[in-house]
Amino acid sequence: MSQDTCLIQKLQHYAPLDADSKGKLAELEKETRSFEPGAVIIEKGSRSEMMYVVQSGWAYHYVLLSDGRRQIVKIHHPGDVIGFPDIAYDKSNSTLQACANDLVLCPFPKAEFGGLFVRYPRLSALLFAIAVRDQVLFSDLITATGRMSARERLCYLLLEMRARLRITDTIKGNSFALPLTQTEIGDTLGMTNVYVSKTLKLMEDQDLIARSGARVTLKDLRQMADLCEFHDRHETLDTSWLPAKVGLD
Amino acid sequence: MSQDTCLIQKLQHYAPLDADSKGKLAELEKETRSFEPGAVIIEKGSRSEMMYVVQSGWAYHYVLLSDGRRQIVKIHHPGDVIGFPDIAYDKSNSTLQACANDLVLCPFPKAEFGGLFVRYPRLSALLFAIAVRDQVLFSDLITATGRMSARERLCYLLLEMRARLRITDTIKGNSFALPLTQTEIGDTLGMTNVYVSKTLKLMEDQDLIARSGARVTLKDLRQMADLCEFHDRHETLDTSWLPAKVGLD
DNA sequence: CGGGTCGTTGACCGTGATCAAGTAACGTGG
DNA sequence: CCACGTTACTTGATCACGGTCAACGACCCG
Repeated sequence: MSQDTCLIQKLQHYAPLDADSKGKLAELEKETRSFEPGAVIIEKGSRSEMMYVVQSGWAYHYVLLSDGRRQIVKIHHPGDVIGFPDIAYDKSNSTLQACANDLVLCPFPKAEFGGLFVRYPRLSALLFAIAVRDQVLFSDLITATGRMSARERLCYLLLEMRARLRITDTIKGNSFALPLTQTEIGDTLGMTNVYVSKTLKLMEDQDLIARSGARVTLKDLRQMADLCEFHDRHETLDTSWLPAKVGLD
Repeated sequence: MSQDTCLIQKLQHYAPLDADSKGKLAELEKETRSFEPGAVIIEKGSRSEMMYVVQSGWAYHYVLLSDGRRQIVKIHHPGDVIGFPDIAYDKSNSTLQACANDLVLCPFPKAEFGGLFVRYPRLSALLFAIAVRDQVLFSDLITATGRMSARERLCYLLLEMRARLRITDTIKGNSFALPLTQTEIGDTLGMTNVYVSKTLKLMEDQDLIARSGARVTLKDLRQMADLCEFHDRHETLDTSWLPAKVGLD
């Protein structure tokens, strides 16, 4: 095993992995497929037989209502596993699309994931923890879209992305590239591209953030966090309940 | 084992369970605790060491913002497992409260849940499926709060509850008791109690629903489902990827 | 150069929030 | 049995946040 992949790096941030588990994870990532910016990878309603690990680039899942309204339900970064929600259904519940940069995914079949539970109880419990961590992230987003103002929502989104990126990337300072259009940001937070633009402008005027091109700088983390009562869900996970690392044999 | 509990009944709706797994599940439900209407069971920020199975009654998780705004993030019914989102953190991320009826829960420690992964790979994969099914439900709610009108949101909530209750209860016709105040409904859907009242009135005038006391009747399922592009997430789950039922030994 | 997408800005509008008053149902204690 | 306080729900008047529509500029790529 040359060096650790994003996924292994991310999981090890929460709990140590033995060589056997790492080997298994590396196996999931052995095949790669590339997609160009904006490519549709999974069509909503298609048979969901594969899962993916994100190797590089960003992607998102969205749902389209019949009159064109769109809701982005999940944004994926390198090291994320794509396909948890679809694993429980035989057809995809949402469309998966690449963001504004090139995307490399590692596909593997659902059944291989099921096999993990037999031989790698500790690893599968850790993946379970990741899955329920995502539930908490969903709750946060529901709280944002359900109860927060436009400015609070944008603070939330930016802080959440920063927290997420810090686990794998080493973000220099408080600045990072945001390969999302304002329409995509709006579709994530339940607002229009126009109001995203106006609110970002306002936040810039208030010295909360700075922008240059696709790059954002969070200039006042403290105040932003206060505004949306932000909690970092990525820094630590409780793994004390995981079973010991022995599996079969 | 006299007769199946709600949880076993719910899980068996998706995949057959062997006697050994059923025994283990029954063990999780051996202890019971009762709560009166409105009782707070888990305070946000308290140490999260226990999980619960709902035996009877309803409960919900909510998050309170500092200025009093509230978002209900999850409503639990009999047969639900409470505590998945908290399993990944050592402190609870939300407050758990009983609804307007008596509530009976079966508490069990987190660590016992971790143990499932070692001896019951198939059962733990099934619980994994339930956890990711919840992710899909969260996505649906995000789509509702982010992109839908008040009337569409209420259609969604009522249809979702009906779909959920049908798995365990046998709902007679399309009518069921809704032990939630309009404030609670609003806090679930990101709207005010006042507008919930006005919108329900409107839906009654349009012959979509009928109300008497805490009981609702869905009078035009077809039209309601069209309005919010509803998908039943409870009727079936894909369990084809689960590992075979053998575990250790 | 032309066409595309993306972001910005302004004028106007509408859904749903806010505020407030009133009704109904309930349990409590006199 | 009735006064009461409380909570839930209803209804109306008003307001504001954010949506809609539209025009324009910046940038990119062919």
